[in-house]
Amino acid sequence: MGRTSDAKERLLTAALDLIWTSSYGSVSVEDICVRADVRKGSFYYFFPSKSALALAAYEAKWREGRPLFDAIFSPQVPPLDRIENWCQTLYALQKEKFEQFGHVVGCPYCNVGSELATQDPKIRAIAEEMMGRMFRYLETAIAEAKREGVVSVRDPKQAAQEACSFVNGRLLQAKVQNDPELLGDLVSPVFRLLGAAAVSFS
Amino acid sequence: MGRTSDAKERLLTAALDLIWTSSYGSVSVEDICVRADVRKGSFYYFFPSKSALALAAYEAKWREGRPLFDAIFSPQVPPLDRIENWCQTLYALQKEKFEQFGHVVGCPYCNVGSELATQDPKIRAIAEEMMGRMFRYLETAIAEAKREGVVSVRDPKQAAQEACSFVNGRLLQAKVQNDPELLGDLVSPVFRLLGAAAVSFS
DNA sequence: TTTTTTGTTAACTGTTCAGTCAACAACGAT
DNA sequence: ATCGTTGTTGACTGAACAGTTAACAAAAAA
Repeated sequence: MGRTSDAKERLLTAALDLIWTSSYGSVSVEDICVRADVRKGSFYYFFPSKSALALAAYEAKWREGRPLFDAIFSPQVPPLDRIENWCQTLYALQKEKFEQFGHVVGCPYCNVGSELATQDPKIRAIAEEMMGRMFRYLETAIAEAKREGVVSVRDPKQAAQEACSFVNGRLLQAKVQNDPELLGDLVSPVFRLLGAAAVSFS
Repeated sequence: MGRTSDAKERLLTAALDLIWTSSYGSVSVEDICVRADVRKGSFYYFFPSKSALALAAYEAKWREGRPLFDAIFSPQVPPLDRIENWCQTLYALQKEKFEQFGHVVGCPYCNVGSELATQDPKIRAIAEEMMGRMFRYLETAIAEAKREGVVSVRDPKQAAQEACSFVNGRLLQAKVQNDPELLGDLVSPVFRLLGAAAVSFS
């Protein structure tokens, strides 16, 4: 029924790329349209505003990235290995972006959360939601590690929050110092936070 | 010599307040002028651009806040007490801002660093500088704690970075969740990172 | 007192911005 | 084939934006 198009998808990925590598406030609707090769009228045919597009773009990014995280945090994998793997994956992803853009770009959800938490309630809420999702992966892994006795935490939920805080803080530091190598060993401080034994030498 | 004025100072504090509680990108030169009750011509009499004002505002903020941090990290105080005190002070400051604005505002340097690190090299550099300053306070305290044997870290520098990463990550999380109570117990995870004994019950 | 320096102001320029709209184009369904 | 639906376009509006300027005002130094 009717004409077909992938302009909406192009807008979503263009918006995410531009906002991720610069910032929400510095990217205009026109910038997004140019990158997506879409005229402004079409933009407003698909989205009522820049902020609505951003929300949709973050949801789309999550849908795209979810299989990877599902794999990393698969119950098939021993819980501490999941966490180690997660840390290494974050390092690899940031390094890739660094080589691509010359900048450490950080976590897309944290970036936009940090920028807009006090200004746009919907974007604050979606950033919170995204961070909560990551953090539930960790909580599950930590709870299981606790059951296995390989970790000495009281409350897995709190421990997951602590680990996420550390990792997000490190991502931020790496972005500000523009040095991806700061992410090279996330796992040992994280394990220290969790009271886990030293990293396995696999 | 010539006319006197505190317009420059008014512009500096107005800029810092506005940018801190919203974001760099969402604050216009006009906004700053209105808040400072200064006309735009005067703005450009004192500063060549918004970005130059921001740099000056962060330096001024540091000068203003420095005595407090010098006191907290005074060599008179036992090193772990400095760190505990620092954590509690951050909590108190954020809670104050929260009650004032209804939002957790986070760290002004981290905020602007996160927003502009990939875009404005000068602002990235000043954010790095500011974070480096905080972090040197910590490094000194940790090195001393290590000498006293109350902490089990290898490299005080690395440990200071880790503690800062954690605290900054927590500040970010508190901002995104808009919940200052997440900052209520920074010290125990920080001590865990440092391999320090449990918090003193003073 | 007058001259120099320092600061103030309103009015202005040109640009960029978000958002609108009416006309048009492709496609599927009937 | 034609009609409803879905998507596209360029030209438009009005506001907000950063930055400029020339004329003016206050204070301090001479």
